[in-house]
Amino acid sequence: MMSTSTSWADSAGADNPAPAAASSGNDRASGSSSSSAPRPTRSSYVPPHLRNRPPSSAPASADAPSARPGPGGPTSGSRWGRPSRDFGRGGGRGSGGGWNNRIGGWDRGRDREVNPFEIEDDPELAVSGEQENAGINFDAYEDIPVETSGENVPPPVNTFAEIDLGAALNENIRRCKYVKPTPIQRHAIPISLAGRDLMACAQTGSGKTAAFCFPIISGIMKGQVSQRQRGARTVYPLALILSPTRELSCQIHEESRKFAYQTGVRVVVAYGGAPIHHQMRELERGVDILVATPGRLVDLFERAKVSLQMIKYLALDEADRMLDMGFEPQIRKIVEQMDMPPRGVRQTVLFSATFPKEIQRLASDFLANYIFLAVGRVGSSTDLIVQRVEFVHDSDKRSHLMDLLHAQKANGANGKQALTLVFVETKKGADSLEYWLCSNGFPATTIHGDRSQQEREHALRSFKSGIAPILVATDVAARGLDIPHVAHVVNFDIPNDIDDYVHRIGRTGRAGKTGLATAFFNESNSSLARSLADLMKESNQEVPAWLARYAARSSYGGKNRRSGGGRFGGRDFRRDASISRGGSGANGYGDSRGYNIGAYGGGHGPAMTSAWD
DNA sequence: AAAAAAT
Repeated sequence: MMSTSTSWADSAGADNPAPAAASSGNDRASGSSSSSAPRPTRSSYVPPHLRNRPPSSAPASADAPSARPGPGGPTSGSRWGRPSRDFGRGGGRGSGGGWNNRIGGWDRGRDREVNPFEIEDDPELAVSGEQENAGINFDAYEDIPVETSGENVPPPVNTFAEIDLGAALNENIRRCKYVKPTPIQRHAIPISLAGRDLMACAQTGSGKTAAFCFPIISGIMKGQVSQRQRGARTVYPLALILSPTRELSCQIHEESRKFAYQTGVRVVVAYGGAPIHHQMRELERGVDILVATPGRLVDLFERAKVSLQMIKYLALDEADRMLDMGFEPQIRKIVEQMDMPPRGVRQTVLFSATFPKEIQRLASDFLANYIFLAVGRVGSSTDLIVQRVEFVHDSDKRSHLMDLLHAQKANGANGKQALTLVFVETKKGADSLEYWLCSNGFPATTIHGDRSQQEREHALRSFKSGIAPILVATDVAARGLDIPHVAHVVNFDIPNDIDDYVHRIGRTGRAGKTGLATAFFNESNSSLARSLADLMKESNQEVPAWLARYAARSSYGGKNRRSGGGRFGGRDFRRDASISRGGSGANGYGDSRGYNIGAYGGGHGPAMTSAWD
């Protein structure tokens, strides 16, 4: 390899021979070709149908991100470095008084329980973004805007110690190096522990998964151990966590396994595109918490493999996505037409970063006397993300992207390529752009719904590890995925929904780090101009004059208006319903007195009022 | 119109 200042992008032109990384511009090349002779990368492109090969077993090369000093100071360094393991394999699983120690639960399984913290130490096996909280600037929490509404909202806590989560869970919190609860955790955990239903708006990366997992795990530990038959045909999970993509379900599973380690609470994941029989065997070994995508869950239910009769906790991650047009019938079937206990009997929590009013109305069907909670983000929302919008005709997008990718290296990522996530509108467009990037010497890969699950997971791994530092993605990657070190999100095609834009750019600037988001705007996006300009204003971004003109020209209707006003999630639709309709939602609503607007002021000016008709 | 989610 040449000097560290010679990044892969240097070789994208014709002048230099391709350095190692450049020749690994696609999945197949991910490991084996990293030391291949320099040659034009054009020839290294492998068409999609030939890419479905198992990842190479080549050891982590010098390209592995562990060598990366990390521009963000000591906190970012700890992400890549091997975390010091200050706990032993058999770490205490103390069971305090009043705690059901669940002996006799899944004992046999526990003997074999893999230590998820050790797995994560292996960079080859590490899948999820670890130590989500470790790099967060907790000082910024003091200014976080919080909005709650509903009856008798339990007060927030300031420390994990204030909550009786149980010794085993506390130990895992320590292992995760979570020092203090994040804002969403401070508010949502007491609400959940009080048994209340919850609709929560909080940006991903702010500790959302833990916020809904801790109370579930704790509740199961405290609860009665029902005698369940290992190996029985039908299994009866106590908790169900649904998410809209397979990769997100995987990520939630990985994370919740850490939280549940040695608690005796078993977490199993089930999603499509992977062999169902393996998942069924895992279920037969016992399951307390089932993490699933909707389709596979329905399949397992129809095979009488899973019953929801014992469900005490239901969590929907990315809940607004789960309840939008495409998903809603499936979710309704699972929640209302299978054998799950009704709302009010089970406990239901919904989480997302965005919550359009009309979706809130739908969601209230699944909730009983719920609390609405909106928590802003560390570093006041998306201020951490520098948003740029550039006017680019469709025909110029590729060359413009190339310019950005070249410029990226000048941004100086300490000799390591920063990760760039490029969103496009269609699966075909994703394949085609990836092909073009690879053909031009850019090490790219792609993830979308037309690829096999193996290919999808491999693409994600290649991206995370830096083997393919450019990922071309459809909206399958827009939500929830925690990919550390995404420096740049490019909206090559601008999404049609402003909420999708919010989720997409949220893949960068995570955990207190800064990020850059660039969108390619042209006439075909004019319907989004107004909401885009408003969003940028709300997050203190400079709005180009030409975009402001588009915004002024366009009407502000349809689904493109901001769902919440303000800079985060949204606000309780029941407040508006009670004003304009003088009535409550379907199942009781809080009066305005529970409403606490915190530091959240002036978020929506007079112009926003019309969005709340 | 598109993406996602079961086989």
